[in-house]
Amino acid sequence: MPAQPDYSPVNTLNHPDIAEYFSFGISVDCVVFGYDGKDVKVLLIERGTDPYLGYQAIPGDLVHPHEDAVTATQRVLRDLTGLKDVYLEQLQTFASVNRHPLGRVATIAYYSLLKIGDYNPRPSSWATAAQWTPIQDLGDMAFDHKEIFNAALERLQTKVRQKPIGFELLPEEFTLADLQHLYETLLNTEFDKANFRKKILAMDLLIALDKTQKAVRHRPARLYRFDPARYDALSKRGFHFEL
Amino acid sequence: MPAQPDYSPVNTLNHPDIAEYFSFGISVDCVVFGYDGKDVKVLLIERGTDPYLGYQAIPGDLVHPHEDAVTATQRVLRDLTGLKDVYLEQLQTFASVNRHPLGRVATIAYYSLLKIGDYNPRPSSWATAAQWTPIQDLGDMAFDHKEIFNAALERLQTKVRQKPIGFELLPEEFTLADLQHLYETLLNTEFDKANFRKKILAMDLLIALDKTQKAVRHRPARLYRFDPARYDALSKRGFHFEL
DNA sequence: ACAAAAGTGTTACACGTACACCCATGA
DNA sequence: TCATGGGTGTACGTGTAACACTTTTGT
Repeated sequence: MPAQPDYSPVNTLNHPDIAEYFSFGISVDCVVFGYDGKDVKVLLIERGTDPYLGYQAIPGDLVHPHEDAVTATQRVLRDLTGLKDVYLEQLQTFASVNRHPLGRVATIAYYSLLKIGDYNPRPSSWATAAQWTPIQDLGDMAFDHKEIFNAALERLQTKVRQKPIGFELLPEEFTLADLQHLYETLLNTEFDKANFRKKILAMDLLIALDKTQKAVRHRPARLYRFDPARYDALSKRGFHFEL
Repeated sequence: MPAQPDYSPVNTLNHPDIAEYFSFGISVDCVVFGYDGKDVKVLLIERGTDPYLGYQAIPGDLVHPHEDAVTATQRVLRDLTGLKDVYLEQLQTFASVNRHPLGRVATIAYYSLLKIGDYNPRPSSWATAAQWTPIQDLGDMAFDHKEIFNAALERLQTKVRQKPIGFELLPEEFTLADLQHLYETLLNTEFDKANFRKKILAMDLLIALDKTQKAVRHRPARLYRFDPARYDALSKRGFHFEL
Protein backbone atom coordinates (compact mmCIF):
# COMPACT_ATOMS: atom_id res chain seq x y z
CA MET A 1 0.00 0.00 0.00
CA PRO A 2 1.45 3.29 -1.14
CA ALA A 3 2.19 5.96 1.43
CA GLN A 4 -0.45 8.48 0.55
CA PRO A 5 -1.58 11.28 2.78
CA ASP A 6 -5.24 11.27 3.61
CA TYR A 7 -5.16 14.78 4.95
CA SER A 8 -6.44 14.36 8.40
CA PRO A 9 -4.11 15.31 11.18
CA VAL A 10 -2.24 12.65 13.06
CA ASN A 11 -2.96 9.74 10.88
CA THR A 12 0.76 9.97 10.44
CA LEU A 13 0.81 8.55 13.94
CA ASN A 14 1.41 5.24 12.22
CA HIS A 15 4.53 6.75 10.79
CA PRO A 16 7.75 5.39 12.34
CA ASP A 17 9.41 8.74 13.06
CA ILE A 18 6.23 10.16 14.54
CA ALA A 19 8.07 11.33 17.63
CA GLU A 20 9.75 14.03 15.58
CA TYR A 21 6.36 15.56 14.95
CA PHE A 22 5.69 15.89 18.64
CA SER A 23 8.68 18.04 19.41
CA PHE A 24 7.13 21.51 19.36
CA GLY A 25 7.01 23.92 22.20
CA ILE A 26 3.96 26.17 22.41
CA SER A 27 4.01 29.47 24.18
CA VAL A 28 1.49 32.22 24.72
CA ASP A 29 2.35 35.91 24.53
CA CYS A 30 -0.04 38.59 25.64
CA VAL A 31 0.00 42.21 24.55
CA VAL A 32 -1.60 44.06 27.46
CA PHE A 33 -3.06 47.47 26.62
CA GLY A 34 -3.95 50.18 29.09
CA TYR A 35 -5.01 53.83 29.02
CA ASP A 36 -4.15 56.35 31.69
CA GLY A 37 -6.35 59.19 30.51
CA LYS A 38 -3.61 60.53 28.29
CA ASP A 39 -1.62 57.80 26.56
CA VAL A 40 -2.27 54.29 25.37
CA LYS A 41 0.30 52.04 26.99
CA VAL A 42 1.53 48.46 26.84
CA LEU A 43 2.70 46.33 29.70
CA LEU A 44 6.20 45.09 28.89
CA ILE A 45 8.86 43.22 30.77
CA GLU A 46 12.56 43.69 30.54
CA ARG A 47 14.46 40.50 29.87
CA GLY A 48 16.98 39.53 32.50
CA THR A 49 18.65 36.70 30.62
CA ASP A 50 20.10 35.92 27.24
CA PRO A 51 19.05 35.85 24.51
CA TYR A 52 17.92 39.45 24.13
CA LEU A 53 19.23 40.44 27.56
CA GLY A 54 17.91 43.87 28.49
CA TYR A 55 15.45 44.03 25.63
CA GLN A 56 11.81 44.74 26.18
CA ALA A 57 9.50 41.80 25.63
CA ILE A 58 5.84 40.92 25.65
CA PRO A 59 4.93 38.87 28.72
CA GLY A 60 4.37 35.21 28.01
CA ASP A 61 5.27 31.69 28.98
CA LEU A 62 5.41 28.15 27.70
CA VAL A 63 2.12 26.30 27.76
CA HIS A 64 2.18 23.36 30.12
CA PRO A 65 1.56 19.92 28.62
CA HIS A 66 -1.91 19.62 30.13
CA GLU A 67 -2.94 23.24 30.04
CA ASP A 68 -5.23 25.05 27.62
CA ALA A 69 -3.79 28.05 25.80
CA VAL A 70 -6.32 30.47 27.28
CA THR A 71 -5.67 29.10 30.74
CA ALA A 72 -1.95 29.62 30.25
CA THR A 73 -2.53 33.21 29.19
CA GLN A 74 -4.78 33.89 32.16
CA ARG A 75 -2.10 32.40 34.40
CA VAL A 76 0.51 34.74 32.97
CA LEU A 77 -1.78 37.73 33.42
CA ARG A 78 -2.71 36.79 36.94
CA ASP A 79 0.88 36.23 38.00
CA LEU A 80 1.91 39.46 36.37
CA THR A 81 -0.86 41.83 37.43
CA GLY A 82 -2.83 40.00 40.09
CA LEU A 83 -5.92 40.39 37.92
CA LYS A 84 -8.31 37.81 36.64
CA ASP A 85 -11.32 38.21 34.37
CA VAL A 86 -9.74 40.73 32.07
CA TYR A 87 -10.74 41.17 28.45
CA LEU A 88 -8.75 38.67 26.44
CA GLU A 89 -8.77 37.82 22.77
CA GLN A 90 -6.69 35.60 20.57
CA LEU A 91 -4.75 37.53 17.98
CA GLN A 92 -2.66 35.32 15.76
CA THR A 93 -0.18 32.49 15.94
CA PHE A 94 3.43 33.02 14.99
CA ALA A 95 5.13 29.81 13.98
CA SER A 96 8.13 30.60 11.80
CA VAL A 97 10.82 27.97 12.01
CA ASN A 98 13.53 30.34 13.20
CA ARG A 99 11.55 32.76 15.28
CA HIS A 100 13.04 31.48 18.51
CA PRO A 101 16.79 30.93 18.97
CA LEU A 102 16.40 28.18 21.52
CA GLY A 103 14.15 25.74 19.77
CA ARG A 104 11.05 25.29 17.71
CA VAL A 105 8.44 27.30 19.55
CA ALA A 106 5.15 28.42 18.10
CA THR A 107 3.55 31.23 20.03
CA ILE A 108 -0.14 31.94 20.23
CA ALA A 109 -0.45 35.68 20.64
CA TYR A 110 -3.28 37.24 22.61
CA TYR A 111 -4.12 40.78 23.47
CA SER A 112 -5.74 42.05 26.58
CA LEU A 113 -7.42 45.28 27.65
CA LEU A 114 -7.50 46.43 31.23
CA LYS A 115 -8.38 49.43 33.31
CA ILE A 116 -5.00 50.78 34.16
CA GLY A 117 -6.09 51.77 37.64
CA ASP A 118 -6.81 48.14 38.47
CA TYR A 119 -3.24 47.13 37.88
CA ASN A 120 -1.49 46.68 41.19
CA PRO A 121 2.16 45.84 40.83
CA ARG A 122 2.84 42.72 42.83
CA PRO A 123 5.08 43.21 45.82
CA SER A 124 7.51 40.50 44.80
CA SER A 125 11.05 40.64 43.54
CA TRP A 126 9.99 40.71 39.92
CA ALA A 127 7.34 43.36 40.35
CA THR A 128 9.54 45.91 38.68
CA ALA A 129 9.92 43.57 35.76
CA ALA A 130 6.70 44.84 34.21
CA GLN A 131 6.19 48.44 33.29
CA TRP A 132 3.74 50.47 31.27
CA THR A 133 5.27 51.88 28.12
CA PRO A 134 3.53 54.47 25.93
CA ILE A 135 3.05 52.90 22.53
CA GLN A 136 4.72 55.79 20.72
CA ASP A 137 8.14 55.21 22.20
CA LEU A 138 8.78 51.53 21.81
CA GLY A 139 12.33 50.56 20.99
CA ASP A 140 13.55 47.28 19.63
CA MET A 141 11.99 44.25 21.18
CA ALA A 142 13.07 40.68 21.83
CA PHE A 143 12.40 37.89 19.33
CA ASP A 144 9.66 38.84 16.86
CA HIS A 145 7.79 40.70 19.56
CA LYS A 146 7.74 43.98 17.67
CA GLU A 147 5.90 42.24 14.87
CA ILE A 148 3.48 40.75 17.37
CA PHE A 149 2.88 44.13 18.95
CA ASN A 150 2.23 45.75 15.59
CA ALA A 151 -0.30 43.09 14.73
CA ALA A 152 -1.98 43.58 18.09
CA LEU A 153 -2.24 47.34 17.71
CA GLU A 154 -3.62 47.06 14.22
CA ARG A 155 -6.20 44.56 15.37
CA LEU A 156 -7.17 46.71 18.31
CA GLN A 157 -7.61 49.71 16.07
CA THR A 158 -10.01 47.94 13.74
CA LYS A 159 -11.84 46.06 16.47
CA VAL A 160 -12.42 49.12 18.62
CA ARG A 161 -14.41 50.71 15.81
CA GLN A 162 -16.66 47.72 15.41
CA LYS A 163 -17.21 46.50 18.93
CA PRO A 164 -17.65 48.46 22.14
CA ILE A 165 -14.43 47.18 23.66
CA GLY A 166 -12.97 50.61 24.26
CA PHE A 167 -14.79 50.70 27.58
CA GLU A 168 -12.51 47.94 28.87
CA LEU A 169 -9.75 50.54 28.91
CA LEU A 170 -11.73 53.19 30.78
CA PRO A 171 -12.66 53.31 34.45
CA GLU A 172 -16.19 52.17 35.30
CA GLU A 173 -17.36 55.79 35.33
CA PHE A 174 -16.16 58.18 32.70
CA THR A 175 -17.10 61.34 30.86
CA LEU A 176 -17.87 61.57 27.18
CA ALA A 177 -14.72 63.62 26.76
CA ASP A 178 -12.70 60.76 28.28
CA LEU A 179 -14.23 58.40 25.78
CA GLN A 180 -13.62 60.73 22.88
CA HIS A 181 -10.02 61.31 23.84
CA LEU A 182 -9.40 57.58 24.15
CA TYR A 183 -10.70 56.99 20.65
CA GLU A 184 -8.77 59.92 19.27
CA THR A 185 -5.42 58.76 20.61
CA LEU A 186 -6.10 55.14 19.77
CA LEU A 187 -7.02 55.92 16.18
CA ASN A 188 -4.89 59.00 15.56
CA THR A 189 -7.89 61.05 14.52
CA GLU A 190 -9.98 63.89 15.79
CA PHE A 191 -13.71 63.88 16.14
CA ASP A 192 -16.13 66.78 16.27
CA LYS A 193 -17.26 67.02 19.86
CA ALA A 194 -20.95 67.55 19.18
CA ASN A 195 -21.18 64.83 16.56
CA PHE A 196 -19.22 62.34 18.64
CA ARG A 197 -21.59 62.77 21.58
CA LYS A 198 -24.67 62.52 19.43
CA LYS A 199 -23.42 59.36 17.76
CA ILE A 200 -22.45 57.66 21.00
CA LEU A 201 -25.59 58.66 22.89
CA ALA A 202 -27.80 57.67 19.96
CA MET A 203 -26.50 54.12 20.34
CA ASP A 204 -28.16 54.01 23.73
CA LEU A 205 -25.36 51.97 25.27
CA LEU A 206 -24.47 54.31 28.09
CA ILE A 207 -26.16 54.85 31.41
CA ALA A 208 -26.13 58.50 32.43
CA LEU A 209 -25.29 58.75 36.10
CA ASP A 210 -26.49 61.42 38.50
CA LYS A 211 -22.90 62.30 39.14
CA THR A 212 -20.45 64.79 37.80
CA GLN A 213 -16.75 65.39 37.94
CA LYS A 214 -15.40 67.02 41.09
CA ALA A 215 -12.81 69.71 41.57
CA VAL A 216 -12.30 70.68 37.99
CA ARG A 217 -11.82 74.33 37.20
CA HIS A 218 -14.58 74.39 34.62
CA ARG A 219 -18.11 73.14 34.29
CA PRO A 220 -18.04 69.57 35.60
CA ALA A 221 -18.94 66.87 33.10
CA ARG A 222 -21.56 64.23 33.62
CA LEU A 223 -20.36 60.69 34.31
CA TYR A 224 -21.51 57.69 32.32
CA ARG A 225 -21.29 53.96 32.62
CA PHE A 226 -21.27 51.38 29.82
CA ASP A 227 -24.21 48.99 29.83
CA PRO A 228 -23.11 45.56 28.54
CA ALA A 229 -26.55 44.01 29.00
CA ARG A 230 -28.09 46.70 26.83
CA TYR A 231 -25.46 46.02 24.18
CA ASP A 232 -26.24 42.30 24.18
CA ALA A 233 -29.93 42.99 23.83
CA LEU A 234 -29.39 45.38 20.94
CA SER A 235 -26.93 43.04 19.22
CA LYS A 236 -29.55 40.33 19.10
CA ARG A 237 -31.81 42.76 17.28
CA GLY A 238 -29.19 43.33 14.62
CA PHE A 239 -27.51 46.41 16.06
CA HIS A 240 -23.89 46.92 15.10
CA PHE A 241 -21.59 49.21 17.01
CA GLU A 242 -19.62 51.41 14.69
CA LEU A 243 -17.54 54.45 15.06
CA MET B 1 17.16 31.38 44.48
CA PRO B 2 13.40 30.95 44.40
CA ALA B 3 11.82 29.56 41.27
CA GLN B 4 10.09 32.64 39.92
CA PRO B 5 8.85 33.01 36.39
CA ASP B 6 10.31 35.90 34.45
CA TYR B 7 7.69 35.69 31.75
CA SER B 8 9.73 35.34 28.69
CA PRO B 9 9.20 32.16 26.82
CA VAL B 10 11.70 29.38 27.08
CA ASN B 11 13.70 30.64 29.94
CA THR B 12 12.28 27.56 31.49
CA LEU B 13 14.79 25.82 29.27
CA ASN B 14 16.97 25.69 32.36
CA HIS B 15 14.23 23.71 33.95
CA PRO B 16 15.02 20.00 34.41
CA ASP B 17 11.81 18.62 32.94
CA ILE B 18 11.99 20.94 29.96
CA ALA B 19 11.50 18.07 27.54
CA GLU B 20 7.91 17.79 28.65
CA TYR B 21 7.28 21.24 27.28
CA PHE B 22 8.49 20.25 23.84
CA SER B 23 6.02 17.47 23.35
CA PHE B 24 3.35 19.25 21.31
CA GLY B 25 2.25 18.36 17.84
CA ILE B 26 1.18 21.21 15.59
CA SER B 27 -1.15 20.77 12.68
CA VAL B 28 -2.67 23.06 10.12
CA ASP B 29 -6.27 22.80 8.96
CA CYS B 30 -7.56 24.73 6.00
CA VAL B 31 -11.18 25.56 5.30
CA VAL B 32 -11.35 25.90 1.52
CA PHE B 33 -14.26 27.94 0.18
CA GLY B 34 -15.53 27.95 -3.36
CA TYR B 35 -18.52 29.31 -5.29
CA ASP B 36 -20.03 27.62 -8.30
CA GLY B 37 -22.35 30.42 -9.36
CA LYS B 38 -25.12 29.10 -7.18
CA ASP B 39 -23.88 27.80 -3.84
CA VAL B 40 -20.99 28.53 -1.53
CA LYS B 41 -19.14 25.29 -0.95
CA VAL B 42 -16.37 23.87 1.19
CA LEU B 43 -13.80 21.32 0.21
CA LEU B 44 -14.00 18.45 2.68
CA ILE B 45 -12.42 15.06 2.90
CA GLU B 46 -14.00 11.90 4.20
CA ARG B 47 -11.96 10.17 6.83
CA GLY B 48 -10.89 6.63 6.01
CA THR B 49 -9.57 5.65 9.42
CA ASP B 50 -10.49 5.81 13.05
CA PRO B 51 -11.06 7.94 14.96
CA TYR B 52 -14.08 9.51 13.28
CA LEU B 53 -14.11 6.95 10.48
CA GLY B 54 -16.44 8.09 7.71
CA TYR B 55 -16.89 11.57 9.12
CA GLN B 56 -16.25 14.63 7.05
CA ALA B 57 -13.16 16.60 7.99
CA ILE B 58 -11.31 19.75 7.05
CA PRO B 59 -8.14 18.97 5.11
CA GLY B 60 -4.97 19.39 7.11
CA ASP B 61 -1.76 17.77 8.20
CA LEU B 62 0.89 17.80 10.87
CA VAL B 63 3.50 20.51 10.46
CA HIS B 64 6.95 19.09 9.84
CA PRO B 65 9.65 19.91 12.40
CA HIS B 66 11.44 22.32 10.05
CA GLU B 67 8.48 23.66 8.18
CA ASP B 68 6.66 26.97 8.53
CA ALA B 69 2.94 26.82 9.19
CA VAL B 70 2.04 28.69 6.01
CA THR B 71 4.29 26.42 4.00
CA ALA B 72 2.59 23.41 5.50
CA THR B 73 -0.82 24.79 4.58
CA GLN B 74 0.29 25.53 1.04
CA ARG B 75 1.64 22.01 0.81
CA VAL B 76 -1.69 20.56 1.88
CA LEU B 77 -3.53 22.74 -0.62
CA ARG B 78 -1.19 21.91 -3.45
CA ASP B 79 -1.36 18.18 -2.78
CA LEU B 80 -5.10 18.34 -2.52
CA THR B 81 -6.03 20.58 -5.43
CA GLY B 82 -2.89 20.97 -7.49
CA LEU B 83 -3.12 24.72 -6.99
CA LYS B 84 -0.59 27.14 -5.64
CA ASP B 85 -0.89 30.87 -5.03
CA VAL B 86 -4.41 30.75 -3.69
CA TYR B 87 -5.81 33.30 -1.26
CA LEU B 88 -4.87 32.15 2.22
CA GLU B 89 -5.41 33.69 5.60
CA GLN B 90 -4.79 32.56 9.12
CA LEU B 91 -7.99 32.19 11.09
CA GLN B 92 -7.42 31.07 14.65
CA THR B 93 -5.55 28.47 16.62
CA PHE B 94 -7.39 25.74 18.46
CA ALA B 95 -5.38 24.32 21.32
CA SER B 96 -7.70 22.71 23.84
CA VAL B 97 -6.07 19.93 25.80
CA ASN B 98 -8.54 17.27 24.75
CA ARG B 99 -9.39 18.37 21.24
CA HIS B 100 -7.53 15.47 19.68
CA PRO B 101 -7.98 11.88 20.89
CA LEU B 102 -4.51 10.75 19.86
CA GLY B 103 -2.29 13.28 21.58
CA ARG B 104 -1.73 16.92 22.36
CA VAL B 105 -2.12 18.64 19.03
CA ALA B 106 -2.69 22.33 18.56
CA THR B 107 -4.06 23.20 15.16
CA ILE B 108 -3.54 26.47 13.35
CA ALA B 109 -6.64 26.98 11.26
CA TYR B 110 -6.53 28.81 7.93
CA TYR B 111 -9.13 29.55 5.36
CA SER B 112 -8.69 29.77 1.67
CA LEU B 113 -10.71 31.13 -1.24
CA LEU B 114 -10.43 29.76 -4.73
CA LYS B 115 -12.10 29.94 -8.08
CA ILE B 116 -13.99 26.69 -8.18
CA GLY B 117 -13.28 26.23 -11.87
CA ASP B 118 -9.56 26.12 -11.18
CA TYR B 119 -9.91 23.09 -8.98
CA ASN B 120 -8.86 20.01 -10.91
CA PRO B 121 -9.30 16.83 -8.95
CA ARG B 122 -6.01 14.99 -9.01
CA PRO B 123 -6.06 11.74 -10.87
CA SER B 124 -4.73 9.69 -7.98
CA SER B 125 -6.37 7.11 -5.79
CA TRP B 126 -7.34 9.64 -3.17
CA ALA B 127 -8.77 12.15 -5.62
CA THR B 128 -12.25 11.23 -4.59
CA ALA B 129 -11.35 11.92 -1.00
CA ALA B 130 -12.02 15.61 -1.42
CA GLN B 131 -15.41 16.88 -2.43
CA TRP B 132 -17.23 20.18 -2.55
CA THR B 133 -20.03 20.35 -0.04
CA PRO B 134 -22.62 23.14 0.00
CA ILE B 135 -22.29 24.90 3.32
CA GLN B 136 -25.98 24.54 4.12
CA ASP B 137 -25.93 20.79 4.36
CA LEU B 138 -22.98 19.99 6.54
CA GLY B 139 -23.42 17.10 8.92
CA ASP B 140 -21.34 16.25 11.94
CA MET B 141 -17.65 16.62 11.45
CA ALA B 142 -14.55 14.98 12.89
CA PHE B 143 -12.75 16.37 15.92
CA ASP B 144 -13.68 20.02 16.57
CA HIS B 145 -13.86 20.69 12.86
CA LYS B 146 -17.43 21.92 12.94
CA GLU B 147 -16.34 24.60 15.36
CA ILE B 148 -13.43 25.50 13.09
CA PHE B 149 -15.71 25.69 10.09
CA ASN B 150 -18.16 27.94 11.91
CA ALA B 151 -15.37 30.29 12.90
CA ALA B 152 -14.12 30.35 9.31
CA LEU B 153 -17.53 31.14 7.87
CA GLU B 154 -18.14 33.90 10.37
CA ARG B 155 -14.78 35.41 9.62
CA LEU B 156 -15.35 35.21 5.89
CA GLN B 157 -18.71 36.91 6.26
CA THR B 158 -17.30 39.89 8.09
CA LYS B 159 -14.14 40.11 6.02
CA VAL B 160 -15.91 39.99 2.70
CA ARG B 161 -17.79 43.17 3.58
CA GLN B 162 -14.62 45.07 4.44
CA LYS B 163 -12.11 43.86 1.88
CA PRO B 164 -12.61 43.04 -1.78
CA ILE B 165 -11.82 39.36 -1.32
CA GLY B 166 -15.08 38.16 -2.80
CA PHE B 167 -13.45 38.31 -6.22
CA GLU B 168 -11.20 35.42 -5.24
CA LEU B 169 -14.28 33.23 -5.44
CA LEU B 170 -15.41 34.44 -8.86
CA PRO B 171 -13.95 33.67 -12.27
CA GLU B 172 -11.63 36.32 -13.72
CA GLU B 173 -14.50 37.72 -15.76
CA PHE B 174 -17.92 38.07 -14.23
CA THR B 175 -21.14 40.04 -14.46
CA LEU B 176 -22.43 42.38 -11.80
CA ALA B 177 -25.30 39.98 -11.26
CA ASP B 178 -22.76 37.22 -10.50
CA LEU B 179 -21.13 39.44 -7.94
CA GLN B 180 -24.41 40.42 -6.37
CA HIS B 181 -25.60 36.85 -6.15
CA LEU B 182 -22.34 35.77 -4.52
CA TYR B 183 -22.70 38.40 -1.84
CA GLU B 184 -26.34 37.60 -1.33
CA THR B 185 -25.78 33.92 -0.73
CA LEU B 186 -22.66 34.50 1.35
CA LEU B 187 -24.38 37.00 3.63
CA ASN B 188 -27.95 35.67 3.50
CA THR B 189 -29.28 39.02 2.37
CA GLU B 190 -30.81 40.62 -0.64
CA PHE B 191 -29.62 43.79 -2.29
CA ASP B 192 -31.48 46.17 -4.52
CA LYS B 193 -30.08 45.63 -7.99
CA ALA B 194 -29.79 49.28 -8.96
CA ASN B 195 -28.24 50.37 -5.68
CA PHE B 196 -25.82 47.46 -5.61
CA ARG B 197 -24.47 48.32 -9.06
CA LYS B 198 -24.17 51.99 -8.26
CA LYS B 199 -22.28 51.28 -5.06
CA ILE B 200 -19.89 48.81 -6.62
CA LEU B 201 -19.22 50.85 -9.74
CA ALA B 202 -18.74 54.02 -7.69
CA MET B 203 -15.81 52.32 -5.96
CA ASP B 204 -14.04 52.27 -9.29
CA LEU B 205 -12.46 48.88 -8.66
CA LEU B 206 -13.79 47.10 -11.70
CA ILE B 207 -12.61 47.19 -15.27
CA ALA B 208 -15.51 47.10 -17.70
CA LEU B 209 -14.65 44.75 -20.56
CA ASP B 210 -15.86 45.02 -24.14
CA LYS B 211 -17.43 41.63 -23.77
CA THR B 212 -20.80 40.30 -22.88
CA GLN B 213 -22.31 36.98 -21.93
CA LYS B 214 -23.02 34.56 -24.74
CA ALA B 215 -25.96 32.32 -25.42
CA VAL B 216 -28.27 33.54 -22.74
CA ARG B 217 -31.94 33.82 -23.52
CA HIS B 218 -32.14 37.42 -22.44
CA ARG B 219 -30.15 40.61 -22.83
CA PRO B 220 -26.52 39.60 -22.30
CA ALA B 221 -24.73 41.27 -19.41
CA ARG B 222 -21.45 43.11 -19.61
CA LEU B 223 -18.41 41.36 -18.17
CA TYR B 224 -16.12 42.95 -15.63
CA ARG B 225 -12.74 42.23 -14.14
CA PHE B 226 -11.47 43.17 -10.68
CA ASP B 227 -8.49 45.55 -10.68
CA PRO B 228 -6.21 44.77 -7.72
CA ALA B 229 -3.68 47.48 -8.63
CA ARG B 230 -6.42 50.07 -8.59
CA TYR B 231 -7.50 48.84 -5.18
CA ASP B 232 -3.97 49.14 -3.80
CA ALA B 233 -3.68 52.67 -5.14
CA LEU B 234 -6.99 53.71 -3.62
CA SER B 235 -6.20 52.03 -0.29
CA LYS B 236 -3.10 54.15 0.06
CA ARG B 237 -5.27 57.23 -0.31
CA GLY B 238 -7.48 56.13 2.56
CA PHE B 239 -10.15 54.32 0.61
CA HIS B 240 -11.97 51.55 2.47
CA PHE B 241 -13.98 48.92 0.71
CA GLU B 242 -17.32 48.43 2.34
CA LEU B 243 -20.51 46.73 1.43
C1' DA C 1 -44.63 39.57 -29.58
C1' DC C 2 -43.26 37.88 -25.25
C1' DA C 3 -40.40 36.50 -21.31
C1' DA C 4 -36.54 37.39 -18.77
C1' DA C 5 -32.98 39.72 -17.08
C1' DA C 6 -29.84 43.90 -18.03
C1' DG C 7 -29.37 48.38 -17.01
C1' DT C 8 -30.81 53.49 -15.59
C1' DG C 9 -33.24 57.61 -13.48
C1' DT C 10 -35.92 59.87 -9.81
C1' DT C 11 -37.34 60.91 -5.36
C1' DA C 12 -37.64 60.94 -0.36
C1' DC C 13 -35.32 60.52 3.62
C1' DA C 14 -31.69 59.53 7.03
C1' DC C 15 -27.41 60.57 8.42
C1' DG C 16 -22.83 62.73 8.83
C1' DT C 17 -20.34 67.17 8.86
C1' DA C 18 -19.42 71.74 10.05
C1' DC C 19 -19.91 75.30 12.93
C1' DA C 20 -22.00 78.56 15.99
C1' DC C 21 -23.58 79.27 20.27
C1' DC C 22 -24.77 78.97 25.35
C1' DC C 23 -23.68 77.03 30.19
C1' DA C 24 -21.41 76.00 34.66
C1' DT C 25 -17.51 76.08 37.45
C1' DG C 26 -12.89 77.54 39.82
C1' DA C 27 -9.63 80.94 40.24
C1' DT D 1 -15.30 88.42 35.23
C1' DC D 2 -12.44 85.57 32.74
C1' DA D 3 -10.68 81.24 31.06
C1' DT D 4 -11.83 76.58 30.28
C1' DG D 5 -14.03 72.95 28.79
C1' DG D 6 -19.07 71.00 28.99
C1' DG D 7 -23.02 70.70 26.38
C1' DT D 8 -26.64 71.74 22.46
C1' DG D 9 -29.06 73.42 18.05
C1' DT D 10 -29.22 74.11 13.22
C1' DA D 11 -28.37 74.10 8.40
C1' DC D 12 -26.37 71.86 4.62
C1' DG D 13 -24.73 68.20 1.70
C1' DT D 14 -23.88 63.41 0.83
C1' DG D 15 -25.32 58.76 0.60
C1' DT D 16 -28.78 55.16 0.95
C1' DA D 17 -33.35 52.95 0.09
C1' DA D 18 -37.27 52.21 -2.64
C1' DC D 19 -39.21 51.75 -6.89
C1' DA D 20 -40.53 52.65 -11.58
C1' DC D 21 -38.97 52.53 -15.92
C1' DT D 22 -36.39 51.47 -20.50
C1' DT D 23 -33.32 48.23 -23.20
C1' DT D 24 -31.66 44.06 -25.40
C1' DT D 25 -31.48 39.48 -26.27
C1' DG D 26 -33.51 34.38 -27.44
C1' DT D 27 -37.52 31.89 -28.53
